Amino acid sequence: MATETVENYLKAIYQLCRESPTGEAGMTRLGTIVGVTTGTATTMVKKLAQAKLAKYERFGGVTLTAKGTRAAVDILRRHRVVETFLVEVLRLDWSIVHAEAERLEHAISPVVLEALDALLGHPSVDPHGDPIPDADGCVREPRGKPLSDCGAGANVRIARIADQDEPFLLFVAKHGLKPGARVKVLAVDGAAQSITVQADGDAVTLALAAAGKILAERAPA
Amino acid sequence: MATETVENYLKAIYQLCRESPTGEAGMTRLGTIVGVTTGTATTMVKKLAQAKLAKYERFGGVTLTAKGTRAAVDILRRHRVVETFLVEVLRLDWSIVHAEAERLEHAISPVVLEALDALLGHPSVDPHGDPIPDADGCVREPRGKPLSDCGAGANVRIARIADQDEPFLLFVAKHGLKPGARVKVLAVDGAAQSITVQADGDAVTLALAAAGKILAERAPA
DNA sequence: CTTCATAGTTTGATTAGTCAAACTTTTTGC
DNA sequence: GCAAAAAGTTTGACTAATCAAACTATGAAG
Repeated sequence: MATETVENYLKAIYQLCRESPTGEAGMTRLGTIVGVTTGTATTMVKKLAQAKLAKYERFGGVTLTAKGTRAAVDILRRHRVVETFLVEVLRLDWSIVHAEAERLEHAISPVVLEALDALLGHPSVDPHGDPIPDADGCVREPRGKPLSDCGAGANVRIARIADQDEPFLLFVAKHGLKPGARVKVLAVDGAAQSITVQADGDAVTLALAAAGKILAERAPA
Repeated sequence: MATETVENYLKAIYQLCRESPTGEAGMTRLGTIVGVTTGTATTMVKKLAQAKLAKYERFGGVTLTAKGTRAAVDILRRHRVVETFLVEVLRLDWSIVHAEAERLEHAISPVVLEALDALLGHPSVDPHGDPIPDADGCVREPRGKPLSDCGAGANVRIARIADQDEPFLLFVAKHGLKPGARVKVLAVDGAAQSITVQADGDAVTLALAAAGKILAERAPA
């Protein structure tokens, strides 16, 4: 298996490619996520390319090969199963489990992973609403559109929080905007770039940029 | 916190010192346990001594300082809580959990550790009967004498299996010699260096050396 | 089109951990 | 009490991962 370091690079490249419009990851952002300098990221990416885990061209960004993608999805699966376990079984706070899972994901063997998955009843999403890849490496990319795109008066259900930042998650939890919560959009203020929504009784106003990290779907009957 | 490598050395030194009559660990055995050459063990032990985790004198073996002992006991606690979790909650086989815990013990944060410990009801021994150090670092060294020292006719209860070797554990489990099992010593053959015991109905004969790894205590009424 | 900020690359040095192999000390068997 | 075996030490070299800093390419704005 790849080293812990390599696993972290693969995961970061995977997620950067998902977000990027060109489908390629840049060295500076990659370095920031992994926690190294840009130069180190370049060096490492060259090694990943040699190991056929990534495709890289000088000044041309990096993408994953099929092999690299498979490895990255595997890590994502471990990460998200662990997060679900930490919340559902150990009852740890939703907002801190990301950091914990970050350390554990590299130490989980296949047999432990499958045992955890079975214990949890083969969940399809983690506590943040992120999809858990299945054992074959298939990821069912989740539905839902940014809360910031929902007009005033819309009744929606929160599907996913696409940000792992701890203070943001604490804010979100505090106002009852966790995945599964029903929310009504009270107002959208274009000038102020803000949106006001109501969940657990209390109304809350947040920036459209922040609301963009909250994915919602039409509320079920 | 110490690196994973340092943690492994500390744990190995701790256990070697426990076993050794002189209370000191030798480099060759240490290297074997950690999985490095003797020379590497020497080099590393010198670094541990510089970090005030160990006491070392040229050709004089190594022991842990108070700080090193505390760290080692901490790791032992993580290891044994994880093992217990793997058996009690994930229902993994008793004989394989040691290797799994070996990888996980380095990735368990204090908050996860305490959550696991609480989930398990603060157990005092792990599935092998080894004592789980408490959160303050106290280890209640277990009672029990080697099964090989029990005379013919003795009725005892297995308290602990002091060996993590997987084939041995499989053998032990197969014949119902797990911690907690009641066992009767049928015969001791000094010439053959063997002992015959009966647990789950079937009698089994094993070498005295092997039986020495099985610790027993007087069977309760 | 030039220019400069941004992004990317390269290089030389560093640290942790390791090995093989030459070497030294201690222990043990006679 | 001495020779051989066992245990321990040292050294020089290697790999993985990193950084700082010098350097180069790209692209956007005038």
